[in-house]
Amino acid sequence: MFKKILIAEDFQDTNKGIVNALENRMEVEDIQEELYCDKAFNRFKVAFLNKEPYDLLVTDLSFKEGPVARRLTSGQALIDAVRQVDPDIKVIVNSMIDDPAQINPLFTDQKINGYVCKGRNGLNELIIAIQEVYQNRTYVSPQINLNSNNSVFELDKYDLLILQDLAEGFTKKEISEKLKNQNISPNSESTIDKKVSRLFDAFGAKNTHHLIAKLIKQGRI
Amino acid sequence: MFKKILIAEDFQDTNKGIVNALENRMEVEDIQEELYCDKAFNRFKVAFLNKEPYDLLVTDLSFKEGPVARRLTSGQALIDAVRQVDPDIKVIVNSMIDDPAQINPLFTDQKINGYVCKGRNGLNELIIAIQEVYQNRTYVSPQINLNSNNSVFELDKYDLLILQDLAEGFTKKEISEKLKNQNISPNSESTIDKKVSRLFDAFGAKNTHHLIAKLIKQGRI
DNA sequence: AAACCCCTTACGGATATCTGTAAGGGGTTA
DNA sequence: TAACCCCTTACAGATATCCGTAAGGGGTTT
Repeated sequence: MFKKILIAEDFQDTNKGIVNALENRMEVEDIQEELYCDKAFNRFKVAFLNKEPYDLLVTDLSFKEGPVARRLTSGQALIDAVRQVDPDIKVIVNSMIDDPAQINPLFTDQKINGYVCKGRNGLNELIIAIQEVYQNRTYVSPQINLNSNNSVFELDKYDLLILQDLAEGFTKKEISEKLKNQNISPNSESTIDKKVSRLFDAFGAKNTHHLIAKLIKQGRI
Repeated sequence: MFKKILIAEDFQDTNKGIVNALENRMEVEDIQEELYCDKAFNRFKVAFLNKEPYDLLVTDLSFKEGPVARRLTSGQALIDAVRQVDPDIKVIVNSMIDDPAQINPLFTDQKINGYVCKGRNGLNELIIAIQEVYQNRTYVSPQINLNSNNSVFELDKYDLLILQDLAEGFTKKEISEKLKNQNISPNSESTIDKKVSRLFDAFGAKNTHHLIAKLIKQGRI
């Protein structure tokens, strides 16, 4: 079994619940917990440099902002940072998100080894996921249907980026600027226009208000 | 200290974290946990009828849908149901919501005794909240500013009429026409402009997208 | 009655949106 | 290589928005 596991989870109650369960129900020598991505990364890096690396990272995706600004503010950022140091570390994501369009890129882009969806069986699933990943298999919570192209229009990461900014009141011109600053492409106002128009068709929306309203009500933004 | 506490929380990891902490750090004889609102209510009701009532309910607000349809699907519904049976039971809400506009009604309408916002100190706060509520005081997580100027801006019927139409993709010109057809006054496009601009200020929105998004997320449309 | 406030409305200008057309690049196919 | 498709981008025109100014009406205050 894994010898050293690092837990990154910002909710104290959840964090304790995970640590307790792993301590009581698994044979792991060393389980460490952190409430901030930055702190988790530091702990991971120190251990790696001391040649006592962690075998497994279990991380949430969304982290509340703390009182001081942080460099790493999301599970995705943490995973990227960790992988740069140690490409071989195993990663399991433990999050409440259940949208395949958001989970899929974690596997394809970030090469995570397991995804556990928080819920009424989340802790049991996490234990199973750890065992599976230890056997070099991947694990995904059964309620997630990753290959569900079931006619529902899939919003990809890029769509979500734009939609979330629109919902926060940015204009398309501003979004275009933001994308350019972040070196994300495509980034022209014209392309954003086109993307959104395509979403109008896909969701039967008359204009931006309508589209944003529909998607929020569907819980997709 | 409270003798019997009931926990309603649907995420298994969080649920276990809370129960473990209360068992280890408080002197409570009987702590019971449930993952569904309905089950929590049943357990509460049976205990009440057996004259061994719970002293305190600790509940989340949002619950995932399960495989079978349930009668009670939210913390709010659970609180209402519980209060109908036993108006005196103490209630503490433990949720990730941090919007005063959503938390205020819990105190004013549902007469809860404490509100703990999940976060990096959530478990410690919950312990304090339980102690405070036991002393017949109320508790609110310090990061929540209930009397911040968002003193629950009231949307009147006319505001809602306009906002709902905007959320359904009507333009202000169309809304003006609709109002005229229904002999509702005022109905000029200019007045609708003014009303909505006033709502921008009230809710700190940059434009219509932003306003609609905020209000839907707050559950006000 | 005059002064005042608030609401409604019209209007105009600066921006933003929505939509269509067209040009160019990259990749695939024939 | 040519034909083709898809994506990105620029551009332009019609609408829609956002916001300020100003005029008029109704009610209240002085």
